[in-house]
Amino acid sequence: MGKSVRGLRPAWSYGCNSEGVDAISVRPARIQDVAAAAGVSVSTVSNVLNRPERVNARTAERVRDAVAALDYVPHPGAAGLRTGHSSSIGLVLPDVANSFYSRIARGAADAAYEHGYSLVLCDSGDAPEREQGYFTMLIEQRAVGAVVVPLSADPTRLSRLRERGIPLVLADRAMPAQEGCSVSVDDIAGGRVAVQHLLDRGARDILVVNGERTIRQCADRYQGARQAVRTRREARLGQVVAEEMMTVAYGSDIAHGLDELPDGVFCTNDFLAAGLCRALGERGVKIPEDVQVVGYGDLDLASFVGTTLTTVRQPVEELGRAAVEMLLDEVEARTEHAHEARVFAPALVLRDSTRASSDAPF
Amino acid sequence: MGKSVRGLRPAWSYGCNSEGVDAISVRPARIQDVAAAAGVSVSTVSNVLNRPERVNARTAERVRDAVAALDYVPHPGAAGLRTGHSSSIGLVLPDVANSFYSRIARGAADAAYEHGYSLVLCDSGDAPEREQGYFTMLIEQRAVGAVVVPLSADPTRLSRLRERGIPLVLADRAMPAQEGCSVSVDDIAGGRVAVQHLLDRGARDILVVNGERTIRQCADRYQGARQAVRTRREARLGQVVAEEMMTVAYGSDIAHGLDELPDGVFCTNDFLAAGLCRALGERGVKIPEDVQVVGYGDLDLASFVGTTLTTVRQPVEELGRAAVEMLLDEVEARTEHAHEARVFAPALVLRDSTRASSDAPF
DNA sequence: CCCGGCACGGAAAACGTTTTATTCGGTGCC
DNA sequence: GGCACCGAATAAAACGTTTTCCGTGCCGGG
Repeated sequence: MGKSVRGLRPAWSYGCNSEGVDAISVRPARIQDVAAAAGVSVSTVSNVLNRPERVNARTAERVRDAVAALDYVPHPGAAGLRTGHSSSIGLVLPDVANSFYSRIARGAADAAYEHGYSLVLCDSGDAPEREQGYFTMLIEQRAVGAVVVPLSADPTRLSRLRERGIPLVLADRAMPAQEGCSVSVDDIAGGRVAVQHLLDRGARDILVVNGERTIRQCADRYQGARQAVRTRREARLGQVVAEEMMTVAYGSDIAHGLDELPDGVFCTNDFLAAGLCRALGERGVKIPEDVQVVGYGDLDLASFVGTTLTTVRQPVEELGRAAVEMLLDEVEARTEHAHEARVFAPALVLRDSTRASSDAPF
Repeated sequence: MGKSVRGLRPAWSYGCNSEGVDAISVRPARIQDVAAAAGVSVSTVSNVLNRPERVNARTAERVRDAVAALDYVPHPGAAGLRTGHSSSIGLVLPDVANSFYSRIARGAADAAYEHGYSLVLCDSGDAPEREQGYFTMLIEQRAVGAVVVPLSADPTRLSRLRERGIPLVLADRAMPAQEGCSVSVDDIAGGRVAVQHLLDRGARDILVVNGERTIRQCADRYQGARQAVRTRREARLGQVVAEEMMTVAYGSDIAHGLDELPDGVFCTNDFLAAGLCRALGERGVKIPEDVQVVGYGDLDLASFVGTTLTTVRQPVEELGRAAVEMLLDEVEARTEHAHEARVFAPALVLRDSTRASSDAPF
């Protein structure tokens, strides 16, 4: 941020920048020009545009003709100056290139578009100071609200926005309901359904390959796994925890280090699962005949790890979409707005890694 | 678009929306308040903020203190009203959830942030009318410029923006240089390097699994392949073209339909390659011992298709970054700006699918 | 015929900046 | 001692809207 944004010519200044034959761009029409062309006052034009019911149908049509003739495009910036708010929404997330977040972005973009808002992409790139920088930017722009996937769980980070009265929806992190809205996926249910599936397929000796237990998602998914195992007396549950990152390499390490094989494995993310599947394959273990594997997240890669991977799908786009819609509900609410922590159900996606025969994996 | 964005309370109107204990948000400080607090005029404050060199150091400091004390945040919208332009850049692309585009978005976001611009995410979702809708939105906002990955090659689609004098940079599609800037990857070089690699590894009977030849990228990659083959007298080149989509399923079909096996395959995208690898595996064909395979694109999944996949990596983030920077160069240029069609070199990523022994695949 | 009310449309004041003139003390020079 | 000039600071006019308050002309009822 910060490098100055000045010294720019307005777009319509003396045209032709290349070969001289360029179209000379003209000063865009203002509401005043429209008014003049239609032979009415400025306020009438504004009314036609914003509350057509207040103006006579015949005059309205004259105005609309003038708008079309002049190719008039209203200037929401100027309007915002008067009304006190813009029509843009911030989307703050750690990394759009990460497929999880880019799916959130997709959903958010859809929703924002449908409601006529513009979405400002704020990729904090895992840098807290940059996250703060974006908060400042959103405050400057008088953003109407923000959807945030915060870098850390520390809620004080968000205080700057809240102080300025910018409504917030947290995504993928729960928030105490009285503090505001949030959207997230039910990870306990996800863990439960994954392990339940393994049990249904006949597995009895279940291993959970997990991330650090301090990560809420990991803890929840394990808890779900426990719930599922409790429903079967004869089932056993083990866990191995990745100390560092939940990566493909680590999944591979786990698989190579395993002394005795379980008959069902639940990896709490797809990277772990991918690595594990591959390494098991190298050890000559057949999936799903010898070991059944379930991943989590339904990354694109989940379909392709040698044998395709049964996994848990999270409705990520829905998260983004719902976040924006809840935000707008709060923002547009003329009456009261009750904060809400909406939780989505994950779904199991069946693929080869848990299925003995295969009926068309795609 | 279009649903009205009105009837919103300004952010600072009577506060407390939940339990009454909420912070009552106050009307944000204006430049006028700062001026009063510092005992100077409005214009002096503006000068301190925008061209500090014009104002006495002592007064400047007084002003800055006042700014800090009041927690003053300037309002770029109002400034834009005066100066005639905003500080936002449009990023128009077909689908952020597609990893190729989300990587572009990442690069663009980084660059925009570093230059103090905000990036408006416009996901056209493969719908031409939505793309046009976003163009309108960018015109309304007086965006300072736009980076566009257009849905179709038809250049007239872009005319609306150009008429309004909004600078454009095309990404992943070349543009005649006198029309404006563009960024793209050298697909001919990519095809050449891929097939060259197969030849170097000893393959002589090369098959290209391609998409429709009307797609420029496909045609270019094939042309590169031909160039490589011509350098070896004894090498042969075949091609099979996917009529419809370049999908995993199609790659799989190809592999199953093959009568006699080549010893090297170049798939012009990673989806095709993934499907092909898997299907060959099912037929008992060993990769890379029997057939060596090179994909294209370096999707995340490329690392994981059973045997990891040698492929061509495109500097996608660079594309996004460069696009924004070229845009800003044009926009901020006080002097002339020469349009440029910058072309990036793809790089080959070596993985198991072409390597007999394996030295650490990651 | 006069008056109250109604339906339309208009004038003008905000909104928060930037920027062009302009003023105002000083200072050095003749 | 007067003059021109200079740096520093200011007043005021935009920028393009929205919206509040009024004016006007028309109608029907008394």
